[in-house]
Amino acid sequence: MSRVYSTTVRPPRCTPGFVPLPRAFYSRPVLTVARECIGKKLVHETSDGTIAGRIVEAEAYRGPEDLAAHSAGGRRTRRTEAMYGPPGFAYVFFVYGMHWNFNCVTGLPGEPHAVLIRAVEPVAGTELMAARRGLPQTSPNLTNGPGKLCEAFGIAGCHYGVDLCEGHLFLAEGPRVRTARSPRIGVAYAGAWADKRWRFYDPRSQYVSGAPRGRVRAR
DNA sequence: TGAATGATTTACT
DNA sequence: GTAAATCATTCAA
Repeated sequence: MSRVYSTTVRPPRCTPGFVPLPRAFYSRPVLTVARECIGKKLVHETSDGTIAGRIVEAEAYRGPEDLAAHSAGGRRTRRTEAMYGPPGFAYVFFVYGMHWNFNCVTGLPGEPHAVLIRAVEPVAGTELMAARRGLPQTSPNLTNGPGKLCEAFGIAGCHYGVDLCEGHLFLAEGPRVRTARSPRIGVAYAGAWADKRWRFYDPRSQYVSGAPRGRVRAR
């Protein structure tokens, strides 16, 4: 019953210009991967068309010691299982009764580490995103939050455990940009771990999500 | 079996 | 600025 890894056979990829990053990208320390995610592209090839966005905000979660992580204390359940698997797979979870969040598993197999993608700037398929979100194509609210971008990209529970190196949901190369960092959002329950500056973002992007702390509006 | 809660978003005052 | 929406997951009993 447990569906940790996707076993579905994929149709050929069909979007020129978008090539999945290799597993080596994810097989590194989670803080490194989180930082380098900024500027990369998140791509989802759907039957309705290809959706892509430039990642402008991401956070690192490093269980078991990181009390902000779902894998804190080595918690290993059906939900967190994907984080204990090999890098380059998706960890997707549901929160607050209505929102999906998307993560990339990183590090070595057995290390429950993941990078939460928190915001992107639309690059392709903006019309699809706008339709899914019920907003104008120009609205930053399309993708300036972890739950918002999942809705815009059509990412949900069915993507739990999918391979980001072989399938239709993946990260692709992008221009390198200056990256700022701050404490993570919404993890006040984690005590001292909440103070760690494990959130990375592009300070020049208008699509970075609202931040209660460490907000630096560079120009 | 039941209660608490959350890696959020939206609408409202 | 505050609060409601809404439910899978988790843990205690």
